[in-house]
Amino acid sequence: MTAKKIKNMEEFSKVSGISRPTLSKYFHDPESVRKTTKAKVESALEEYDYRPNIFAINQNRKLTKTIGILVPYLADPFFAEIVRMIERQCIEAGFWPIVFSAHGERELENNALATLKSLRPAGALIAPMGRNSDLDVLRAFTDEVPTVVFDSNVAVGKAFVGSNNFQSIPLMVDYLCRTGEPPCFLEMPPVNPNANKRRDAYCMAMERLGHDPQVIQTAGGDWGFERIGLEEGVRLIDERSLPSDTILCSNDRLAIGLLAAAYQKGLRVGHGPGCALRIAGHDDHPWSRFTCPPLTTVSQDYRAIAERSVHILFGIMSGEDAEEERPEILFEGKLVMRASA
Amino acid sequence: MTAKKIKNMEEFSKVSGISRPTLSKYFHDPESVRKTTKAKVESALEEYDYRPNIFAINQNRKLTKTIGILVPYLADPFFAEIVRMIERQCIEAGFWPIVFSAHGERELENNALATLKSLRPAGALIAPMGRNSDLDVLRAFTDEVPTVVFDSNVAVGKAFVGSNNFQSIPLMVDYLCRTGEPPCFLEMPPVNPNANKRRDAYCMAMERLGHDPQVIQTAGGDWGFERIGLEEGVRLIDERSLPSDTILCSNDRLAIGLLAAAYQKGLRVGHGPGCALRIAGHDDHPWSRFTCPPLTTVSQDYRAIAERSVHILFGIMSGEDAEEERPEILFEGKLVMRASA
DNA sequence: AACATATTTTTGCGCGCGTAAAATTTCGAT
DNA sequence: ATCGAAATTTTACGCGCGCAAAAATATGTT
Repeated sequence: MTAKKIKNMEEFSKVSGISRPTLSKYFHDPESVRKTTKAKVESALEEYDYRPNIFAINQNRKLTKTIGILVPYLADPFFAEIVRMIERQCIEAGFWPIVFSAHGERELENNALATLKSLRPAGALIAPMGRNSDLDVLRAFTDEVPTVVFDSNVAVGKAFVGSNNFQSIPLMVDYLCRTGEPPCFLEMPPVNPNANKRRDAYCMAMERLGHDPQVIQTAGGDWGFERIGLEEGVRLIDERSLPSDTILCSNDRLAIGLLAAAYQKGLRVGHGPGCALRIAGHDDHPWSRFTCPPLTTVSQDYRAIAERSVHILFGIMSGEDAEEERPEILFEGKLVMRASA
Repeated sequence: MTAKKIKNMEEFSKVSGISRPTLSKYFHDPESVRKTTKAKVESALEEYDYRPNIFAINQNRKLTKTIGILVPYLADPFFAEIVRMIERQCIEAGFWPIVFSAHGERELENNALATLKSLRPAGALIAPMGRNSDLDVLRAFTDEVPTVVFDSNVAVGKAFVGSNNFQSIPLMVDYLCRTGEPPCFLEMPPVNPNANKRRDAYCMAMERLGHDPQVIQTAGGDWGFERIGLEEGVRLIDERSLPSDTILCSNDRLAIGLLAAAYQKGLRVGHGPGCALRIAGHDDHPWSRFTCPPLTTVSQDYRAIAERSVHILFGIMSGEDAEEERPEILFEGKLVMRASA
């Protein structure tokens, strides 16, 4: 394209020979105009440097092309990865994903929600923090914006997509009981519904197998899970207060911290001879396969969760309001057997 | 606040008893109006639900309150963490950070840049992909938007903030040579200027100490560094083609993969007796302290890089164009001695 | 060639707010 | 109480585009 700069659609209309309303139609959806017109516009676009003003567009359109994405903690690889996939999906569908992270703080979550709302997005995909969320704010948001909730099933929005903890945890408990000492369960203060469900699922699974559930709750409510796993792990090992040599952690990051604690204390982790501990996680975080030993865990189907969430949201956005019930799509976890348990 | 919804500033002007231009001033900068006026506005804000329309604001203001942030790969914990800090800084200063990730792809980087440009941000903080970036697009962007480049020193923008590889790498090389066999250097195909600088710094440091530099370049150009480290590590160990028992990796993620390879092959890593390998990294990634053994590395000062980048950008934005030269701020790395080397 | 239909053009208003200039009010200091 | 500076109000226009309705034109069919 040449150096010619076009200020607005009016000017571009002049140089391209297409009327402004038609141009408006074209930019909204290039396929909505006649092929010959489309060609004319596009050849003009190659010659002149013009992009419609985003703000002017969105000010007047009732439906923007923006998709809001909100996660509780973007530096968590689970969310980083799932956001990556969601973003890709949105872009491919011609939408503008915009990502917010609450950084683990209620105030920032509310802030992000308010900002997002004022962006008048076509839809939103949110993973609420859970217990630390401001339910009223969430509700006010989902009342206005078509929203799919993922990962953490807070009872707002038009649908939920996540993992079935009541399938995945028993899967792991069964495996651990079958192959060694029944596991105890290491959890953090339950920051979201998943944490509670996982603990309950653990207890139920243990009782069903005739074992006493042993839940160890750690202190600390921030998002430095590995650090908590390490510190609490060292403490538990020093105090010899682990009720079992097999520990199921409520998520992989906690397990990674616990692995580090075991290493520091000279305890060999794994299921072979000479191993003092078995450690298992949940989620199959991106780097769980690279721990030493590699972490046995239950995988969440990241891709499936991302794709289904986006798919459902698009359905809702295009007016398929037929659903009476708020659907809850739960994916099954798969056992990922590695060396740690 | 009550259920009363206010549609626009006009209506809010009526119910608050403050004229619209003054309200406009208030929302632009609450301190720019008289204290009594500010109080009146704020008490009205508690009673009525109103937020100025973002699009209308930005359409008319020459300078928006938006700050663009672009990183090559948000799922990389280094960037996730630094973005987290940058975002916080911006919010505290009353700006609106908006985060983009190129997901390692040139097309997406260009896309993000184009979107960002049309957002007319007050400034931008970008970490270009480097070799895979489209230099012309970067230049066109930085010509229009006041930009600070961080992490990867591509020669665009008004300033650069990053780490001094020529200080940090020799620091590690010195340490490794002093305490054992001189290291070989494991790198990936150089995706950005840092990779090249680190290799060169390694070679220079080795030669200065009278040793032969041994560079091992791995295959694979994607962002799955750990996987590459694992696969290449297994191959190198199987082939017995490691030129030294001490391996300095060009970054922690590669080192983490290599640790996994060593574990898999039954090689004990560390500097104690009975250890077959020493492995060191670079960056002090958030989870390097949780590996087994904990990773010896050189820390990058995340917080300093984030804070200085933002600080410089704000300076540029407020018109301190005095700088003739494009300043390059390089932070020194600190040796982080852990158990792996 | 004549017609029905689809598409484009013309015209003109509206969105919510920024901003400028002049008139008015408020405030603090004397 | 008086005055001048500072803040606010009044008035009015502009930003770039969406959108609606009517008129004009293009397209495809028989």
